[in-house]
Amino acid sequence: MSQLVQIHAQMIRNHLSQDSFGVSKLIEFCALSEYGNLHYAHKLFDQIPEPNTFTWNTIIRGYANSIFPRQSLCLFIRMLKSSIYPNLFTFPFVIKACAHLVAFEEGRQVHGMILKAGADNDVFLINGLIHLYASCGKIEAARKLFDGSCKRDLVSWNSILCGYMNCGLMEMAKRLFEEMMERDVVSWNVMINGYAKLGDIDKARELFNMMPTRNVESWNIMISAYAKCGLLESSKKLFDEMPERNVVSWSGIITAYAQGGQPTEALALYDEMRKAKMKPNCRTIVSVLSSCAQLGAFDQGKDIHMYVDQSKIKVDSIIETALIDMYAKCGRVKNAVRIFDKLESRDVFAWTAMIGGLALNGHGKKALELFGEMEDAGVKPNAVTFVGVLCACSHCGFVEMAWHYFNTMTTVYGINPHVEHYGCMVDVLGRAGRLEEAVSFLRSSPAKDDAILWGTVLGACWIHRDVKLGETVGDLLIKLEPNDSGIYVLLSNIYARVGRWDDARKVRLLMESKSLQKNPGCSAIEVHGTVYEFYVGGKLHCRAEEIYLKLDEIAFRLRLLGYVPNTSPVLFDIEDEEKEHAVLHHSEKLAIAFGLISLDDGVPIRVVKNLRVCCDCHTVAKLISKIYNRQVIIRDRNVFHYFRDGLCSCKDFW
DNA sequence: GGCATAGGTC
Repeated sequence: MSQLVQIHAQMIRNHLSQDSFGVSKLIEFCALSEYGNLHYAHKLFDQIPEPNTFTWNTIIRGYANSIFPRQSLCLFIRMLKSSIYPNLFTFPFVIKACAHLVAFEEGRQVHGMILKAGADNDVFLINGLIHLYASCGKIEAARKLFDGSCKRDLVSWNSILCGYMNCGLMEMAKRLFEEMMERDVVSWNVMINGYAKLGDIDKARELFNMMPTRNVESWNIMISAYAKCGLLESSKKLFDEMPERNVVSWSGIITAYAQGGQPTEALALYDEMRKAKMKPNCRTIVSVLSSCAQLGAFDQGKDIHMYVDQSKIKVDSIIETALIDMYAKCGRVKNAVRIFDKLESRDVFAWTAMIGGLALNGHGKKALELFGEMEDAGVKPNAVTFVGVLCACSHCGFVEMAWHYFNTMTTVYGINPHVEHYGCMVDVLGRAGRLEEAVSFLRSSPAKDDAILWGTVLGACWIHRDVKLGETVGDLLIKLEPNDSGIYVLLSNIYARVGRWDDARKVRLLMESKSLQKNPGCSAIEVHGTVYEFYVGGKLHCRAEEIYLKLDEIAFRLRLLGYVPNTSPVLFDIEDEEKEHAVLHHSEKLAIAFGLISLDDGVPIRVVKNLRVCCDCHTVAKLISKIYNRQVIIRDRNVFHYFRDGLCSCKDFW
């Protein structure tokens, strides 16, 4: 690309830049080659005083195949206004852009122009229109064109086949597939993808096994088909077996793991991809960023961001949203805000990611302000946006505000509350100590049988030491989810918190009699680009000895400050000293100690925990931030805790 | 030059 820029500079020096043929060639290369740069092509295009039809077609074609198809339509309109007539090479790309944008009205207008130009017997154009109408869900219009076309080819058949699939008309597609005199690999791929979309994975596999020849796309389709059904192992097996892989295959398998809640595996595959010298594209990057977000892996996320800036990967609004989400979930709100502020246009995803990100990081008020700005900007919030808004209310303890938004959601925006919204309301009421209100709200809601929501109530009982309600809710929960260890743990914690050790032990025994084990707490910390995971009492780390020495030092210094360990999270009826030990070796404390010995002075210690932070770890983190003069940041299952100078951003309310 | 596969907020 830089060579092209030099060539262009040379042309300008030699007064050749008025030679529209030379510049057109340059534009053609920039717009269509994978080494080109559409943005630069557009800049060159705007410098030509009177572009000809060929040059208009080139730039329109470049955008139609890009991630900015809207530009294609804008340029087409400009072309018409400048009285340059479109030809047979203009229309297919404009149609493609319309299909890409699912722009039915615009597409119909272009169709009208094609009829006017008398070009309606061109099989390329007709196929494009069939595809366009099918993409817009107008299958009958597509079929009419198909039936009326005198020069049908295999692509026409495949396009209408695909149209039936997209509209969910499996039976029609099947009949058409059987009627076909000739089928190519695309016809088979369309059918396989159709079955996979409907969730009929067995039928999809049957066709995949039956088809006479497969190409790399056939394999890619099956890989994501398995992923869609949650069959990650089958997906990976196929990926390993396939004879050749392209960037779509790699993106497909990375996305499968990222969306399947296995971000560590997704990142490992991304590493493998790079080792295989495969160049990622924007879709790969989005899934990798989403994996970093899930893990809170800031160093890796930042590296990906740098890579995107350096490479030729086009940054569209989806990558930008993924970046905002990644930075926010890694506790770098400022970076997230910086990207958000620079966005040229903000769709509901971008607003939602930013609102949710602010709420997650304890900036509830800012999140609500931003929601107001979003409404002013005329962007319609969706159900996910309201999850962020209600979470913001919850973290701030704004009960009345939460009610207001909960009602607004239905009355103003017509969104039916999902279980997550009921969850936020139960949470905000529970945290505020309005336990009875929380219970009656939950009982009267459609989510009244949801164990997770009752678990929220149980958590609130723990916070507010309400043993009586805790017992009732605990009984109910054990009936709903007899095998969920978390319920037993929480219930016995409630007893333990008020010193009812006998009851705590009974619950613990009940849990053991069912052979249930506590979901282990795990804390992760990223040091010099590597993520280290710690479990309670874990001794596997290569610097385990130093870590435990550091913990002893921490315990000693804390005691000098008069700190007494809060052993209420420990259930066992063991000696006090042992209880202290069990608490002292919680995963988050191990991770913090490791951070203290391995990170440079002044570098904040950032820990990601899979469960909620326990009360004692919270206190200890506050004290560590004071005595070691070090910022400690813990992202737990719900929220970020920023510890500084002996205080926490959550104001001890979580 | 056209038909099939992979992406963001919960």
